[in-house]
Amino acid sequence: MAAESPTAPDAQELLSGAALTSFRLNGRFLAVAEAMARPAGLTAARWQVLGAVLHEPLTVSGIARAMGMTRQAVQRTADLLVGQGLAEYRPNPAHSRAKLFAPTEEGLAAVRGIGPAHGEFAARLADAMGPEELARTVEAMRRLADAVESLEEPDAGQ
Amino acid sequence: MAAESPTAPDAQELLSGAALTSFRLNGRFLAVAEAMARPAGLTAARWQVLGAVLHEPLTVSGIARAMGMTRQAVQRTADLLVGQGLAEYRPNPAHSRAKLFAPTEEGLAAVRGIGPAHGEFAARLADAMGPEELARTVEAMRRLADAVESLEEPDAGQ
DNA sequence: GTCGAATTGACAACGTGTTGTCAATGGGGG
DNA sequence: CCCCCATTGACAACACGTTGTCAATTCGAC
Repeated sequence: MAAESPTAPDAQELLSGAALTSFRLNGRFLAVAEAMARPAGLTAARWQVLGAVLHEPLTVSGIARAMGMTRQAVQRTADLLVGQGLAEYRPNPAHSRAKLFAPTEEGLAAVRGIGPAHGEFAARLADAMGPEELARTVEAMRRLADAVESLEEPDAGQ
Repeated sequence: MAAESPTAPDAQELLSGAALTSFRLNGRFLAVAEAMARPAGLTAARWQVLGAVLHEPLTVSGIARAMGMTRQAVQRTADLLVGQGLAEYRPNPAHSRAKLFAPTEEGLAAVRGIGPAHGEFAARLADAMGPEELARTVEAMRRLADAVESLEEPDAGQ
């Protein structure tokens, strides 16, 4: 490998590499999550939405804001979970239209059922690349996401 | 579950954080790419596929292998690009069934048209977080993707 | 040379996220 | 008190990636 090559990678190639790597990483995590969720009768997206209300019920719009997604995407997934009997809408004393989304006992059991596989894969990943580097990588990705977010049009999304 | 040291998050939370951050980052890059590609009559996915054959024609299966996607996904995007007149299938002397996918002159012009916006955003991103940290982050993400890939079932995907 | 496995393209079904549009609800300014 | 407007839910259309299945083609073992 060349040391101090005079031709440093230009920003454009850096951005392309970051985006392509992000797409690839997303695909890998999605595949892993899908494989872990399937035995519990869930999908990656439904697991994610259900996981957002494990401790406290939230409105669909609130979940969307917390996850950085559109409320329509969360709405459809939430409706499917209710149809599956894994979650339910509860009346919201503060807003008659925006009901509170909460998991049912069956939904809680489904999420708990993923725990062992989740823990086992997490342990293997931490073993493969080291917990410290894993933590550092997540932190770096968070900074990158923040930077990209701050450069987008202010009214992007929603 | 005993109290954990605040500086030592368990592997399970680390994995969840990594996946959720990856999903968020993917969404941000996708939105940015979509916004840059739209004026050129492209989408993020079509830009990506077209970008894979800028220098040399490849078969659809070959592109899929190079991008880590299923060949069916690439096939549909490629067919759409051909229908748009931005690419074409050329006879493959080495394989009568697996034709060679190549951009048309119009397709090349479309990709070139994205260049300025791409370069401008890349410069702003490099300015926002520093080219060195950006490069380090991409490298860390690549290692994470490699690690996850190596832990998946050997026959996963395809 | 022939047969069987692997590769490849075609087609369909599904889950998901996005944008766009519309009506219902709720809060704040007049 | 009433009206404007942001928030919210509902519904539809679209792009995309995935899995599954099948037929055509290619290549290697025999």
